[in-house]
Amino acid sequence: MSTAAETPLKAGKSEKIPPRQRILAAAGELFYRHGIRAVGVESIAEAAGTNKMTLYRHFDSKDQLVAEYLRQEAGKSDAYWTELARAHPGDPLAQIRAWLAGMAAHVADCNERGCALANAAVELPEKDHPARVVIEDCKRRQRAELAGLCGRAGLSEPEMLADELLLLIEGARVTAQSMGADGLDARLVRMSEALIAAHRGNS
Amino acid sequence: MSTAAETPLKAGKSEKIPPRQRILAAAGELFYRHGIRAVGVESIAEAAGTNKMTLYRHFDSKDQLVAEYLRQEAGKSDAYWTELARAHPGDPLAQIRAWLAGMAAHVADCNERGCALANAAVELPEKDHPARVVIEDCKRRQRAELAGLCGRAGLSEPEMLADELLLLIEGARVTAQSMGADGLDARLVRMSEALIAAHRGNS
DNA sequence: AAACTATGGTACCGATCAGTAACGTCACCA
DNA sequence: TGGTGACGTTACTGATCGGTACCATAGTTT
Repeated sequence: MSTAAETPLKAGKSEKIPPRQRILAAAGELFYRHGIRAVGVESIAEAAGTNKMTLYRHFDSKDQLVAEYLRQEAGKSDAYWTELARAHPGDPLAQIRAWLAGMAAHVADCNERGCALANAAVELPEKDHPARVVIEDCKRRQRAELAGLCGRAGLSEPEMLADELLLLIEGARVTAQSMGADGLDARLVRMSEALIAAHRGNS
Repeated sequence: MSTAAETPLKAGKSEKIPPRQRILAAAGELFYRHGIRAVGVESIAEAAGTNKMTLYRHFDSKDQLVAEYLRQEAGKSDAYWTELARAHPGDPLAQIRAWLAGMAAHVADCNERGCALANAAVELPEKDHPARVVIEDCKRRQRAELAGLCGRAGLSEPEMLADELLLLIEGARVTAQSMGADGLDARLVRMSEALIAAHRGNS
């Protein structure tokens, strides 16, 4: 009944989110949940509490908005890595394990729909799409990050192990979209522990 | 210049492909290459050398055509499994290895775009879409098939190993779409061999 | 007060989407 | 020979797509 907009509290200036951020947040939600091609710019603007014109004042095209959305997701991923590093300083193995646990939880979460970047790669095969460079970049950075951690953890063949873990996670995230995720997370941690153990003692 | 349609050869009856098959073949090509949502029914009909009306005489809707396309892909997958069984009769381990080699080759092939079923699951999140039951069914069947082979091969924890291999392959197929496939196939066979070896001697 | 900027609102553009109506044609079969 | 059903062709529907023109308004700056 009473409109919340009637209480600007006079302080002003700080609690109003600029439209660009609202649009990006709405786009993130809708693109991730329903797929990029399934969401029109109109519905994004509406979900952001604005309109198409304002959207196009901040983004050149839908493709550019998609690219920006993926840059945002890549940023979240990077932030997660640094958060892990801060939570387990000087303990690369603990960082790896925490990452794996986080990914397993992600896989088990029914509201999640896998990796936004990987999904976008599936949905946008055109190799000149502005999104593709973002995707490839982020994936490569993650691989280097994980391989670095494996190396610093003293595990043998760190790049090989990083690939094994990444493929396992990526496979689990996409499989959860096809078959559901019942028990997949538990199997996932067992598998990754086995992989880590295999890279521990021997060459 | 000369139209090939002018030589019915009088024998008739055998070399003309009925429109339903042509449509399904064209849909398979276009859906897989460009994505399901990116392809319109008009272009499918055109690629099949027919028109939209004939398409809708054979398929109730685009969604039903998509489901039929995925049934077709699931059938190809099943046929591949039986072919492997015929090529290596009574040798389940050889069947597993041949399957892995085939998947690795698939991953390395730049013209391929991963698993059609998994891609469809990414592209069609609506859980009441007629395609989803096809996808889940096929994935489950494959899992049971591979687990059965692992068991008959005398490998320990056959279901666990089957999951490991499936996740690895699925992850590779989707990663190849994000990062390319350079050297991924070789790493893939090494990893799967290591996994198989780990399930050989001990419990 | 005047001017400028950012935003919102509405209406529109051409193109394409999934799906349908109506008609013509051809082959095959009784 | 006449009929029947599958196929091809054209044109159409209403909806939605990405993207834009135009104008009104609010807030800030000078």
